[in-house]
Amino acid sequence: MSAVNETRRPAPAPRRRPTPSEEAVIGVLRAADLFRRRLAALFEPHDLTLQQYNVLRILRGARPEPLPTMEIAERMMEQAPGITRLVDRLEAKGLVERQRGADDRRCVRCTITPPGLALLARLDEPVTRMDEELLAALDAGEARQLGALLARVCPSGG
Amino acid sequence: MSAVNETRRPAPAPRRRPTPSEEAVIGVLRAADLFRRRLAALFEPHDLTLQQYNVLRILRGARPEPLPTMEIAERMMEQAPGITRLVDRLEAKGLVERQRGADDRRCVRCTITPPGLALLARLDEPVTRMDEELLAALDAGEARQLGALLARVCPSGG
DNA sequence: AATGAATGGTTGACGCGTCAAGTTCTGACG
DNA sequence: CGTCAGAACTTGACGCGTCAACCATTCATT
Repeated sequence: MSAVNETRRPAPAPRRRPTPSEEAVIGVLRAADLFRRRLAALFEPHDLTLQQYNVLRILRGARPEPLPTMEIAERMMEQAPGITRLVDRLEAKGLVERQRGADDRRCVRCTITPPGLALLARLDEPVTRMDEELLAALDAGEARQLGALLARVCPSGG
Repeated sequence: MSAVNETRRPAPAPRRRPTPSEEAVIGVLRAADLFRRRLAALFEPHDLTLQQYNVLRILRGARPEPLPTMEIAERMMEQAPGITRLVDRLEAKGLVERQRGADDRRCVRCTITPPGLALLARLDEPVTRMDEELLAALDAGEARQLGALLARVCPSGG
């Protein structure tokens, strides 16, 4: 009576149905992957990466104050070593300037340069257009709703 | 009459209010960052990375059929080179086996090993618990809603 | 002032993802 | 049968993110 089973290969995992949480978490990861790719493609012709763009945005937001490396790291939710090298490359391209702090010589004060600002200015419109495009499947109310749900999942401060 | 401005530093950018799309896109990216970090921390004690875990999940899902590298790449929405090296490491740990295709010798057929399955089994429960935890701020209905919105933004197939 | 802890940052090593350029193999076409 | 296009990887190089270790500077304490 077990003969029919004995000739079968092991059944594929029962694949229990994913919970709503599981599905939402995977959805967030997948969507982020897609967004990252699309945004990266937008910056690539300008020899800029998504992360480099983010640093520039943050520095522009702080203007005219310079920002110490650790500040940038915090706003990007990232460890300091990554930022150091990120700013290394931006500095090499002349988009950012670094200067040891006068009062506290441990700090490195980072400032966006005029070429950096010019580059950002050229990107502002394409980026907002891309944001719209990425959420084209949702109407304005749904986009707001998505933003609101995510804001509760991940309060701005980390 | 411009004297009052001449002594001022350049005003900070007008910082136009972000659109709903902008906010939602940033929300997705931020949430994904957080999720990745939390999940990575869950796997780290087992010497596994998030991506390695994903490969194992995919291979378990395909069981008992082996999966060619390109198949894995497709399901992970990733380029082949990354997968090759990912599987290199999994193979080195004995969690995956590779074998040249008999019919088409270009293909490499990847299979999850019993130790790989055992490791996944040990992780199943902590992972679903983490998924719940990550969305603890939402009730079940909201989680479902989030999943539904994201499914429309990023249909499963890419 | 002197020492020891803490802070800000950099460097090294490693996993990961991408692109560009190979290699091996299949399959179609002449 | 020969050749040539394309598929399925594989390798090299680079940017990125993390951890651990390190240097310089500051702060606290004595």
